[in-house]
Amino acid sequence: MDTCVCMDLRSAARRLTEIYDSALAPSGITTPQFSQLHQIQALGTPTFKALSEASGLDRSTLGRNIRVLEKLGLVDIAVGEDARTRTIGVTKKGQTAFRKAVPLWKGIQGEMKDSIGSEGRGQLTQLLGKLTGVTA
Amino acid sequence: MDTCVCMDLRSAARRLTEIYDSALAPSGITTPQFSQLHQIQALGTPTFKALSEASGLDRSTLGRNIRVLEKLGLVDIAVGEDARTRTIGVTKKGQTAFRKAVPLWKGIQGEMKDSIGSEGRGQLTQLLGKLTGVTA
DNA sequence: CACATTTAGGGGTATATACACACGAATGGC
DNA sequence: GCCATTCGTGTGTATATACCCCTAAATGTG
Repeated sequence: MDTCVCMDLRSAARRLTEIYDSALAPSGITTPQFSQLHQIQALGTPTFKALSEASGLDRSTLGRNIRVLEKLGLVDIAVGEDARTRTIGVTKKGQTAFRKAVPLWKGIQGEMKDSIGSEGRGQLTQLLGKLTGVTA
Repeated sequence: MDTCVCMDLRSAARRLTEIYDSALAPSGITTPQFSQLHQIQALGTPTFKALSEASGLDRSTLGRNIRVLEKLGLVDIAVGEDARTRTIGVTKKGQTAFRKAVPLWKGIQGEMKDSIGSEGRGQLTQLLGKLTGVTA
């Protein structure tokens, strides 16, 4: 078995994203968007930099992702105290979409955890950590 | 640990792609491009449809990826016997780039296999298969 | 306080990816 | 052999992602 570990992981990520996206479809948001709304709320109106560091995404990537959420009316962007910064907040509409998505996510997430078991979940985290050099 | 399995996988795939891309950088091609050149050669001047099925990519996605390779002069595209089809072939330049990338890929792939071990490699395949519903 | 430096974001450009639709070519039924 | 259908590609539009450079704002140094 000498298939490329990287391509295997990319391929699996694409497919799993399709599966999660299908599950979340009734909420109108995608899996990355769900994750982003979650992180924004967890951080409480963070700046782009704070959110990009928390999510491990490049700042420009994050900026563009957030623009999409803004265009959809799910977040709003304000100038921070430090006039260089912009703070991101989840709107009412965003909260509604998020709340609608939560049980859908729990459903598919539960299915996935069932299919690999808690042991498999642990193994997966270990393996991904070793591959990417992330200890946690 | 209730982090999203899907986002964990996406994140790991991004990071691992960065790692592989760095390793392949001297060859001038990216990891997905390396994989695509490999598959084209394995199939022998396939059509877009054949290649998209082999790689599990959407046909339109594949078309755009191949356009990039064409623009770089690494592949050329010809009209097939069936005038609807286009056949994809790796050019001399493409072969050169590919051959240059092979040892680089082997290097990083070896590092990854060392870091997780053959047992880990097997576990990973199993886990990804269970998550995406792919038996192989 | 003035000026050099650092920091936060925005924008350009680029790859990788998918879905929906249009269009031309092959094929199959009659 | 005509015409309806199917099939392979291309194109429009969209998200997700990254790198590089620019600008404006803050900060630190003398």
